[in-house]
Amino acid sequence: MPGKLLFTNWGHKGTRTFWFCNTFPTFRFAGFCISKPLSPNILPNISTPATAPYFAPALLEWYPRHRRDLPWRHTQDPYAIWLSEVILQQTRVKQGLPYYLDFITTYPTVHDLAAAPEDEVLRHWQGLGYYSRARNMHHTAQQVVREYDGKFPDTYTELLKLRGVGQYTAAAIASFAFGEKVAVLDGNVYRVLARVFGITADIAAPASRKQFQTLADALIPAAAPAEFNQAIMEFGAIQCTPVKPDCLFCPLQQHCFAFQHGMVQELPVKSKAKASRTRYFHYLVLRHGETVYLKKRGPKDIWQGLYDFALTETDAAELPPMALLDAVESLGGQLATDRAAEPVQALRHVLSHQKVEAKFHPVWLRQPLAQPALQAAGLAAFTATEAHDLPKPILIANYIDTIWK
DNA sequence: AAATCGGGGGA
DNA sequence: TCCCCAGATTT
Repeated sequence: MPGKLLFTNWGHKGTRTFWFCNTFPTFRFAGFCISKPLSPNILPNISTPATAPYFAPALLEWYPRHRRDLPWRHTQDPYAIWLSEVILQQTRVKQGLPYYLDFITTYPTVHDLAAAPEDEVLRHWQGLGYYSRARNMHHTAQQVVREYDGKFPDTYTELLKLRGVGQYTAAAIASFAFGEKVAVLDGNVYRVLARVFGITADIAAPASRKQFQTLADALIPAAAPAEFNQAIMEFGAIQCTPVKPDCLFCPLQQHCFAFQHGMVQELPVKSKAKASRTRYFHYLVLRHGETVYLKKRGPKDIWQGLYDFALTETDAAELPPMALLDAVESLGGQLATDRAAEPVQALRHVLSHQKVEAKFHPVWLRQPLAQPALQAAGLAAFTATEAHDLPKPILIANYIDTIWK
């Protein structure tokens, strides 16, 4: 928010005004910063950026001294690299690392993963989000076993054909496992390139990709494509971070457009996502004895393939009177009379694109539900242990923890 | 080109 | 509490 920063005029030197920037200590050593973004017309022509010759050498010198020791950096196995890259899509290393260790231990080869049931794979993925990644990964494992004799394709173009493998992941595997010279483009790369080269294209717009790809392709050295790709992403993750980047000790400080023009806070340019909608979920937690009734979620909605309870969704927070009783009745269920009513629990769950306000209504049944009614409703009976082993959204897993400890 | 698809971390 | 992060697929 350039307009809200606190600036003090620090004096003049030649024709340039120097400023003291009170909110960003980094800039006290920079000499100056400016109070509003520069107009794009002063941006350098990125087809021949003066910084280019310095870029790869600086990163390749920085990388071995700063890189984190991560398990997937000790292997050339395309399966392990693919696994790590799929897990790290939209996911930070800190969150993804335990999942990677679990998956590579549980499924040491692509054959092990291909042979596993989908529910089991999803259960291992539970809590990592974007569950289509796990379903696509499972599908691709089976495809690699069946159609590629268990060996991953070894070129960018062939890798791109695998389900769940897009341009980023194909470039990562092709370079890391096979040394192909193809530049990766992830959020870190966008940020580093936008700042160093002063690119103002909106990184959220698909049309901007071409500009960044052209630049990255021009910068990647033929002698060390894998190291360059690793280095630029690690540099973005550790040094050129989204907030409070470590410009003071940055090896590219003298060559960085954003730093030299006080635009580190304004780059990269990224349009904001639209506001998310609110949904109201009313869960019937149907139980009888040791049995709990769960439903596998279908396609065209969040949490596909995961399990939750019988669900009534409404447009507003309030539930029509008798709606839940009607739902129980339609399942042929009768309420038990020998149990005290349990409190309704309300939990809020925020996703990137929608907010779920869930209410959990515990219902103890007098008798088990009949099979035809269950089948019609898509419900199935499970023991507590079985329920624990099924893949569930974190919202549901958290709720179950509260009722079973 | 825009919408969809989770969850966690930090100020 | 609000704000940040981010790749592939579907529409």
